Amino acid sequence: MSLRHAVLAALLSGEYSGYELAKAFDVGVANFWYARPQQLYLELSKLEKDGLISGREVVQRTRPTKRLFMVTDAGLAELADFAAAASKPSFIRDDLLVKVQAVDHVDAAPVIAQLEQRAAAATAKVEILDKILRRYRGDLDEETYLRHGSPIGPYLTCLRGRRFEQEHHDWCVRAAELLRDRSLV
Amino acid sequence: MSLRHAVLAALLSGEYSGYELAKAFDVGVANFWYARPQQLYLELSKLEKDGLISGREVVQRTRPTKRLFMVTDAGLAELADFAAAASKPSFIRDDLLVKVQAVDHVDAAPVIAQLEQRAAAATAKVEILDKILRRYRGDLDEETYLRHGSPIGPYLTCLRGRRFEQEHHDWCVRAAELLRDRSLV
DNA sequence: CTACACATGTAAACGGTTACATGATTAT
DNA sequence: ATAATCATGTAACCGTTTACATGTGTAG
Repeated sequence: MSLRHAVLAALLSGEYSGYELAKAFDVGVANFWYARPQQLYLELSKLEKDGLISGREVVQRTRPTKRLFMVTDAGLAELADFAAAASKPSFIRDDLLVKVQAVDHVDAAPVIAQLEQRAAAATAKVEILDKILRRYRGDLDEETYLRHGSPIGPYLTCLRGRRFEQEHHDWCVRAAELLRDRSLV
Repeated sequence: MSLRHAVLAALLSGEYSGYELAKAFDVGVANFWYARPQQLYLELSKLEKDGLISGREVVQRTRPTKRLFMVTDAGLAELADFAAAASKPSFIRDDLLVKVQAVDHVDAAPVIAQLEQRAAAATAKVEILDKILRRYRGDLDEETYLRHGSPIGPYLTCLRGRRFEQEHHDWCVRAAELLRDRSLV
């Protein structure tokens, strides 16, 4: 039951609609969780029903009406409890790794192609994350921001996401290269 | 539906029982997937029913009787199809990241404690993975093994796991340090 | 005789994905 | 008109987790 807390944590940064959250969770900035839009709308309904967030309608001239949500005091208390409770260990679950694991026994060509696609996608995400990090830092250099800047939480998760994508990219490139060389023998 | 393929890929390395797979998937070596024992037993039943693996009973004097499984030709064909199909993008889903995301708004102390626990766990896992990598390599240096050694698939996934754990460790240590320093202000 | 590691499962509940569905507004 | 983007949902299905359950053999 952690999407619940991921949404709460995301809403600490400001008021967002389901649609805005969906973009952040689904596309680029999912540096600390990932979810489909449908799931977010569902979760937002539940959170509102439980009084952990409150929504307000915003009528727009130029766009359809949307509902913005903010964390309530009850929501903040729930998050505090969650933060103090034990975490599950993190683990990788990745289709592509399963394919690489099997690559000695199946045709390597499609696996190589997918590694190269992934590498490209990872590069794109690194760039997005770099932009976000720069926006947080403003004029400060990273060291200074880490010591005194604010907010620190989102900056740290963003850093983690950035490194994950960078690592993923490097590994994909290396693996593709090696498998390609071996295929030529 | 990827545990299915993860199990198939794992069984390419030899015959394993549910219990043996459980240890590999659950504890240290889950470098390409993760699953609970119960789920593995269930999945093995399904795979056998579908003819993708075949099991044989092994009566042991010193231990309870177990069932060892191996991939059938149909299973290998299934894996080949899977490897050629498109992969879903990989993403992080981690409780602890959610907590760090919220750390500006909740008590940092328990989050710091959890970061330190995670760092220690990651170090332990790095050591396990290093051992496995050395066992694969034997006398060869890494570069040579990557170019000519066999199997290459499991070695590459193991390398990915190792780097993931190392990164995770480094990030946890750094984040804990920073949050600790900030708490003292 | 007790604790531990080996060995294998079932059932209920939960969380996440996929498919389906709708409608407003703006730009082309 | 039509496509694209903004905006929000429901329902069925599937995969995962949690809790429950059982039994063998070894070592202390």
